[in-house]
Amino acid sequence: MNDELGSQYEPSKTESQVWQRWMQELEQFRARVGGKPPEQRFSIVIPPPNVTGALHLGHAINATIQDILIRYHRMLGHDTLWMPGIDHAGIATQAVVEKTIFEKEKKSRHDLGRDELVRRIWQWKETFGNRILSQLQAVGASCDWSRTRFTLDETCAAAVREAFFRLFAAGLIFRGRRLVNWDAQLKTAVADDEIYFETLRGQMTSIRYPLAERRDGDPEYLIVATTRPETMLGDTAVAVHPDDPRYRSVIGREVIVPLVGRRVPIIADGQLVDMNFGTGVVKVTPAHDPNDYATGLRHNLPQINLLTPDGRMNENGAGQFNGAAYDYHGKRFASDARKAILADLETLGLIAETRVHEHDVGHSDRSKTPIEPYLSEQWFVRMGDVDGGVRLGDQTSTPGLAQAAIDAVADGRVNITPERYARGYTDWLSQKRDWCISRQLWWGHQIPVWTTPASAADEMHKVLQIHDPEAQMFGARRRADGALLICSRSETTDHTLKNLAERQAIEIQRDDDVLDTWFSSALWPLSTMGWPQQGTSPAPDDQLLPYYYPTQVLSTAREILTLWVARMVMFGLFCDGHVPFRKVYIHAVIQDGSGRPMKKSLGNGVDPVDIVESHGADALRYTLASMATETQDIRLPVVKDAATGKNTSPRFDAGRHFANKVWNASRFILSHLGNEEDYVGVAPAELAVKGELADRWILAATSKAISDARQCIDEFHFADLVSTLYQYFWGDVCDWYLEIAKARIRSGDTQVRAVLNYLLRTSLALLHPIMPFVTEAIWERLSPNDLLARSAFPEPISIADHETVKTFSVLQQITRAIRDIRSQYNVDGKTVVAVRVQCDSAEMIKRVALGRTIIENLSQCSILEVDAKMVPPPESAIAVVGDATIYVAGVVNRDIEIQKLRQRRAEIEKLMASGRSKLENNQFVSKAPEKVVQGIRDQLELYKAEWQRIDENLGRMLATTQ
RNA sequence: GGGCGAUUAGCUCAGUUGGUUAGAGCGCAUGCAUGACACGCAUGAGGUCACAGGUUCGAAUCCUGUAUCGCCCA
Repeated sequence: MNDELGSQYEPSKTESQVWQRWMQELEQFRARVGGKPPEQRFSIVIPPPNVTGALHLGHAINATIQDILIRYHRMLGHDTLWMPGIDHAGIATQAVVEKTIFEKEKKSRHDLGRDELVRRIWQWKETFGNRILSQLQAVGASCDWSRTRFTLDETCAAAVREAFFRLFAAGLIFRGRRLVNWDAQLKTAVADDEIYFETLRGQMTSIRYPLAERRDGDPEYLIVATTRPETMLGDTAVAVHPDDPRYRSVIGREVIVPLVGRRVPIIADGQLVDMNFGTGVVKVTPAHDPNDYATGLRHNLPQINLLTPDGRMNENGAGQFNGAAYDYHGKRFASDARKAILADLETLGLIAETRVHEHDVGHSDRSKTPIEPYLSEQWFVRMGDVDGGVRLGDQTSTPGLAQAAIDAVADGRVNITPERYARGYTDWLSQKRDWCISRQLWWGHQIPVWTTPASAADEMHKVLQIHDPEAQMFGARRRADGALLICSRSETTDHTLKNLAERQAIEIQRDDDVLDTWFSSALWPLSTMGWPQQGTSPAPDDQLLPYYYPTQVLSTAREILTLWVARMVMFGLFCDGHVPFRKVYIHAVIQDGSGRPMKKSLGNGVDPVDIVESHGADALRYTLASMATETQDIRLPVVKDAATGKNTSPRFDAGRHFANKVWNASRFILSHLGNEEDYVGVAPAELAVKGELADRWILAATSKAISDARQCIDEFHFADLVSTLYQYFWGDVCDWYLEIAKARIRSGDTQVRAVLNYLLRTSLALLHPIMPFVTEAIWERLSPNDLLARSAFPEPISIADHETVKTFSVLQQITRAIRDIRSQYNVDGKTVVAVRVQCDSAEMIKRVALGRTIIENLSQCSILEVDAKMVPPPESAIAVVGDATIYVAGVVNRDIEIQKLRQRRAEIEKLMASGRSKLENNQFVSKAPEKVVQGIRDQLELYKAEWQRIDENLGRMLATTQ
């Protein structure tokens, strides 16, 4: 059977076969809706990756973490659901497809039209959009692949419609004129997180604004400085600091904005103005700057918009000044208009100063063009507190949506790990800033609101009241201009609405905008499980929502804690009344070796798919899990592989080596298991008590590894999990137990085979959540008709037996001491050295006698004598372990031995001095806990014993030297 | 500007509520073709815990400040 196992593990040969077995025999990891109590159900939703994206290390580490959790719980016998899927990623996807179409066909989206563009994006999605899912599968992600969802599919769309309807009906969705980040290239509002900042060399221009009426002592001008002179045409005030003595007299009076000739007030504002910066006078342009916008609200200033959606100066960019007319209408805003304005100001002699100024300019992530703050009509979700409160899905009441989400974390319904991230979550929500949910795009969930013109609003309103008196299908609200806004609940009611309007010959028009992608993402835990229905179909097997919602854990990156996690909590509470997950685990961000984030532009990223190909999925997972500590960043040194030219990291070698170790140790055990009948009745739990010393020891170590591993997973300590299992398997099992077992196997011992069988099965099961492929492949040799993926996770079988553990530890020390001497004297590996052990205590004599064969086999020695009284053998190298002196005969260099003993004696003396000074310190003895003081005393006794051994031997050697 | 984090061996990181000689992997050095594994085995060297103060019988750990780097928010 084992002939087929090569001496090297080759993941590429194994992984696809193992994957096939899982997909077939576990029915694509299909989640069961069974009859388990809630504590035996475990569900996770995957953070849906961007449909345009490819797998990167962030996805890979997160997939590894989630897979460890889900596989562990599956092995605990829990019913598990790991819901996979992808996000339609509105602007990112539309930008990619538009770009491709333009490059190939030189057509814009307007050339194609809305329906055609959307059709093309769907086509693109079907062709390329599932790449990332197969990449996740290559990593071994055991999601329920039979239920893969997409944020734009029918099930998710139904949830979006229902949520929008309920929010609209509750008055939590409204339309408003606000300053948004405008991408003039893509002609849409973009979210804060879709902006990156670039430091540009710009020009700071100081401009003279003449006072409208001069009095005695007045300056002729107030001088304001700006990097965006074109916005001056929209100025509706200039501001000074209220405490600034230079300008106290002009507060409340007026200046004339050059070129447009507008008279605007001089206001005092301590928040906007820093009196130590520049001239201490600031222009205020509420429609074109966020700070000015806020200032405008404080002082009730008019908002004058200058911008057209495609980034040009609108009709407001014109005026009369000093008897001349100026007109910039139609010029490109931050370029042509700016140049013309500066030229005109120059001619008028109104430029006081220009100087080079470096500043950060926001750019759209998608079009790479500068963002303009733009005043426009958008849809918002109200985050703040509302009069009368907000009713949540469980009929309880909360002051507002943001508050509900804050409370959920504050009272522990949602627990965030690492804890420190809870603060960022709460701080962000506490601002309660309304959420702009409309995007001027075509790819996404179109806003389900229709407008009826004011002229027909009354009539339409009546019609709705007749057909839908309980407001179950439609929500209706008047706009300020008298028009009627109608929110329709579903696609079915959309048809009803159209029919009603047609029958009355009323023209209604659907809003063009689509929803922010985060709106559908915020519903992900609910929508994927079929909300507002019980599941994604009426089949009993599909009633996911009552069985698997709320989920247990959400594992994600910190950058979307606010944008995504907070919004899921809000929507979960609003729609359903329950939080969407109990625990949030924030994993670290992987950077390159010098601490820079991995970026395409830097060329420093490692492609996980390359690592799967070169090292295997298990190696990738092992290494990523070993880096999953609670720090916020982890560095992964990146090197270029000379052969392939691809980026990789030496850190993945550790994973490959470990997989290979597991493979070979398993190969060894498999080849010696022999007849199972010989030991099938021998229970490991019994051997843990009655077995040989080494059996008792390894079974105790195994039990400890099992309980440690369980605790590590429960507490999200993935790096600890890896090092615990590494140390256990490579150290305890391979380096010690297998080496001890070899001699016993040769002698035909059946008990050792029973232990080996247990160790192999247990180790494979323990390692399976981290390294599913190699462990499953070996398991197949043990149990061809079974899958490790659905076998039980090990349970501890014994409690630590201190005497066994202590004895074994002494034997290890003696073995190492003899090996050390062999190494120092370059003893050939085959030479058996003669050893004598002099022990003071009966306890030590007993221990050495117990472990005699172990020491002999593992250090190639023959123990001739173990006794309290012994004439120290001449010509021997010496080592001291506790109160035992070990003499290794035949290999000795007196000078080396003397030097070694002296060095060690000096070391011990230092330690003894430190211990003594502590014990002589009354403060220490009286204040330190008794346990600590006693510990020092015991330690000191041990030092004394060792010192004495060394001193005696040293004295003797010095005596014989002469 | 506000908040958070990091600084421990050449590199990447652990280090539980302060307590016996600060650990691991990689790398390095030396030896080894040992019937599972050279992706291996054995042994070893390597640290003023960023710096300066303080609290304490006792500090990598707690407090204050400084420096450097990074992240988030404005």
